[in-house]
Amino acid sequence: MKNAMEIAMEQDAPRQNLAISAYRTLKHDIIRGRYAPKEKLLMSRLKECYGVSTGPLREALSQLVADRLVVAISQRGYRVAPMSLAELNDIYDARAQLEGLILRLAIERGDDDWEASVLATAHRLAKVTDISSPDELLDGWDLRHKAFHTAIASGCNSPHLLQMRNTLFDQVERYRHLWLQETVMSPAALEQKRQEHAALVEVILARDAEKAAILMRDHLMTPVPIITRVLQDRGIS
Amino acid sequence: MKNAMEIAMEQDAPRQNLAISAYRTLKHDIIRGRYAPKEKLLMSRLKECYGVSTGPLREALSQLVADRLVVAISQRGYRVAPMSLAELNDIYDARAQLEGLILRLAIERGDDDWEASVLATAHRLAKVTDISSPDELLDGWDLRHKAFHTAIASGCNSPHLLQMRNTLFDQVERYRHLWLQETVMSPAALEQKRQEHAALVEVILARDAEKAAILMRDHLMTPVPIITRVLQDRGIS
DNA sequence: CTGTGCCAAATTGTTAAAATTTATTGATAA
DNA sequence: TTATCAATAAATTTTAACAATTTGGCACAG
Repeated sequence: MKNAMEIAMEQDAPRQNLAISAYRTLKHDIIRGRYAPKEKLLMSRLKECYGVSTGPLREALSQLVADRLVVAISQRGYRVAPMSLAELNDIYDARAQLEGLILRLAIERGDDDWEASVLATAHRLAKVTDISSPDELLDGWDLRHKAFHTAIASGCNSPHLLQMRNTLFDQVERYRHLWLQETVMSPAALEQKRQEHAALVEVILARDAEKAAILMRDHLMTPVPIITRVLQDRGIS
Repeated sequence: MKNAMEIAMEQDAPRQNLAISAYRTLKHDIIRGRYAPKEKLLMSRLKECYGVSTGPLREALSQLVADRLVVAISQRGYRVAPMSLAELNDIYDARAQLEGLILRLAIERGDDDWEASVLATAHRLAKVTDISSPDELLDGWDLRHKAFHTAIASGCNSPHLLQMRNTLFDQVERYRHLWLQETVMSPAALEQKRQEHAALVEVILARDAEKAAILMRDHLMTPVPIITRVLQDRGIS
């Protein structure tokens, strides 16, 4: 019988070492909510579940600690990092501020190729409703949505700022996943997002940094009330 | 005979697990230039040098990879991350931008306690010349300098933004160390810094976000030309 | 109800060795 | 001389078995 990791890896051609593979699948499972916040991560259970021994497993876990998705308690092993309304608010605020800064820089520094890639990814995102299947729509929309925002950010031309953006996104994604599950991409929400994206593209091409930063912050903060409700329903304060 | 890690740990009371200790001492040694950029980090050598076995050692190294101080090449072990003028410029630019953003937020959000801690740490930094010994002056100045800037940043009131600031500082510190070694804190440089700090405190207390962000960016960028020259002298482009 | 001491379970670390991969060397052929 | 290539050496990566330490729970006594 195949273990969880082998199944998850079947599509990835470049077979890296076991620690990195375990890190990726574990991260994926935590973000998607397979393990609850504060849940204990038993060494023995993970070993048989992912089919790796303690060495690579501890490597993966200590990297997840650096990502703040797992917390380590000395001599008491690892637990999934807790979730809280306080962290939700801080994480989304930090992301909105950072994304605003990056957008300002992108508008200041971005060249013609950047403008072209923003337009191209925006177009691809707007046309995503053509896909019929419901599950495929959500996956396809999320993929193109990420590509759109990444294209915008890449105009800032700073690998280190983009790296920090990625780090923060990993931390936000566990909360964001709650929002995706909740809205299930209703046509109304999808239409609202479509309009926000169109407005963003317009002010970006007009190089209006001030207006763009404000639009971006509002756009990123819209999921917060919904996620707040979901967390409260689950008894998380 | 004691190994490098035991010597470095003798002052630390809270004895954590070996992986974390090895991580800290290795990071310290890389930042201080004990290992050259691109130098190969032999497993066998590190094992006997730091007195730990492969398990904790690999944990420490994989965390340093996350910090971008070490690079891992699949099946070919670990190397100290390379240094370059391109990275120097990007890293200092990213830091100046992020610190500017955080300062704006701190001026917007900081309360009276924040103002008080900025004043207090600024005063302690200005009085550092009282210490006589040359080596103690450098260490003491650097410590109080960091405390001053951390006090300013903490006003933004966002744990996640401060965490990103720390991450970026770890990456910058290897370059910054070259600057500290080069200037050796000449009285002239020290006086210039003193004036910059005084100007910063003034505009911060006046809550002038625009002027403060510009002063902060200039203040952070001053070491770049000197570090550029040091790197070029070492044949690094 | 509250400590105390013991036992089981889990973490943490070491060692040795297997499995794989990369680097080197040296002989052979063009 | 130069290039190729197989054999060998070296290093990484992983596993497995074991020792040491620590934690948590639970019976039991006060």
